[in-house]
Amino acid sequence: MKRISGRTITRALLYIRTLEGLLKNKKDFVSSGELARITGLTDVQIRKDISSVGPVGTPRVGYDVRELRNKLENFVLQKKEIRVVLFGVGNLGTAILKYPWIRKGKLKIVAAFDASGTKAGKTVNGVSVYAAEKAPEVIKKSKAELGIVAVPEDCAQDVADIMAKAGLQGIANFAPVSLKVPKHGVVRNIDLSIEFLSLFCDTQVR
Amino acid sequence: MKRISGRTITRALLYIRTLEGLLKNKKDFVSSGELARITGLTDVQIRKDISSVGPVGTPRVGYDVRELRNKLENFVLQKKEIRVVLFGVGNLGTAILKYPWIRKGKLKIVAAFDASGTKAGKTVNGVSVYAAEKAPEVIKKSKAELGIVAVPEDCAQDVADIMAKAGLQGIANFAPVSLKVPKHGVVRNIDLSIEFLSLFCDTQVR
DNA sequence: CTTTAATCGTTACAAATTTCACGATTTAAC
DNA sequence: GTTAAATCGTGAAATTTGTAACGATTAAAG
Repeated sequence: MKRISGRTITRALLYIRTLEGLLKNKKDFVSSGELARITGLTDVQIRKDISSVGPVGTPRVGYDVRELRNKLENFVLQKKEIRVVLFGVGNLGTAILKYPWIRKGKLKIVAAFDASGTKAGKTVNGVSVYAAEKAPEVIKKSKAELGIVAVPEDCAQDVADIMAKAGLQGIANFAPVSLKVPKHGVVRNIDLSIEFLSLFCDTQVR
Repeated sequence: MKRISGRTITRALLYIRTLEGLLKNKKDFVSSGELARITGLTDVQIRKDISSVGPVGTPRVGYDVRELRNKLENFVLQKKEIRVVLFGVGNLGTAILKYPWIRKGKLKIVAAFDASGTKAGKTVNGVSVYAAEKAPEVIKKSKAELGIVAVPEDCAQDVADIMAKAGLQGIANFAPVSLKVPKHGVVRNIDLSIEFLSLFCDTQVR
C-alpha cells in the first residue's frame, strides 16, 4: 500500500463522519457524486481518495455505506485504541470533552487536568478531572499517548513541557501560541482565531 | 498585486500572531530564520510569503517587527471592520467569545444567540446574548457579515439557513456536519474531532 | 574604504495535489 | 442477450505548492 498524504487522511475522516450520518438515515448505498454534493468536494477527488483503501465500490451502484466506513476506519485508525489526556477544563476543554468524537470507541480521553482547585475530583462527561500536579503520575499510569492543550496561552508552554516529559508523542494545541517541543514530537495547532479569520479573508475580494 | 493562496493567508495570520508575541517581549527586529524556529516553518517559505506584501526586510538586520505586522495586517485584513454574530452560547460558544482574537479591533462579535431561554439578556465577555428568534432582526440591524455556528449538530443546518436568509456572506461551522448553503456562500468547517484525529493519524507509522 | 558575514528577495526547479479523460464494469431496460 | 446508462478506478496532464540556489544588499569590523 502506497504512502498516503495528510490531506487524504483529513478528507477520509470527513468521509467517515459523512457516512455515519448517512447510516443514521438508513442509507445503505451512496455514490461518489452524492458524497461530493454533501461534502463540497469533487467526485473525482473522492474516488481517488477512496481508491487508497482498495476497490470497494460497485459501478452503477456506488459504495456500500457500512463497508466503506469500515474500510476507511481501518485504514485511517489502525490501532485498536488511542489514549488521550486533556489539560484545561474551562469552556474550551469542557466543549472538547462533550464534542461528538468520531469513533469514540477507539479514542479514549482517559483523564483531564485543571489548575484551579475547584475542578479536581469532579467528572465531566465521564472523564475524571485531576489537579495539574498529578499529571505526570496519572499520564504514566494511564498509558496515554496524546495530549490536548486547552489552557490559556500563558501556561500552554508549561503544559507542553509536562506532556513531553511524561512521554506523550503528540499534542493538539488549541492555545494561540507556538509550542517548543522535542524534535520528534508532533504538534497540531488549532487556533480558533486563525481558522476563523482565514474564512473572513476568503470572503474578501482579492 | 498577484493572487495569493489561502495557505499563504493562513500562514500570514500565524506570522501576525507571532509578531504580536514578539512585540510583547519588546523585540523590535526578527529574521526569517528566527520566525522559522518559532513557527516550525522554513525560512524560505516565510520570506516568500512575506514577499507578497512587498519588500519590507533589511538584509543583515531582518524585519522591523511592528512594520511587518502592520503590512501583513493591511494585506490580510483589508477592510476597516468586520462584524460577526455567533450562534450557540454553550461551552464552545463561550470559549469562542473569550478567545484572544487576533486584531480584536477589526473583528467585532456584535451579537450572540442562544436557543435556551436562560441565556438571553445576559452578556458574555461584553457581547449581548439574544433569544434565537431575534436573530433575523438583530443581524440586519447590526449589519453583520459573517456568522459562527457553535450549536449542536442537530440544529446546525437550521442555524445555517437562518444565517443565509439574513444575508450573511460567510459561515464558520464548528458543528460536525456538512452544511448546505447557497452556492455563493462561503463555509469554513472546523471539526474539532477531525482536527484532532488527523494529528493522531500523523503519529502512526504508515 | 574594503572586506566579511548575515540576511533578504527572486527565479528556476522539484514535489505534491488536483483535475481531466477515458476505459472497465455493472445493473436495468428492451 | 444486447444495449444503454450510470458509476467506478486510474494513468496522464495540469495546477498548485514548496524548496533550493544564488545574486543583491546592508551593517559592522578592520
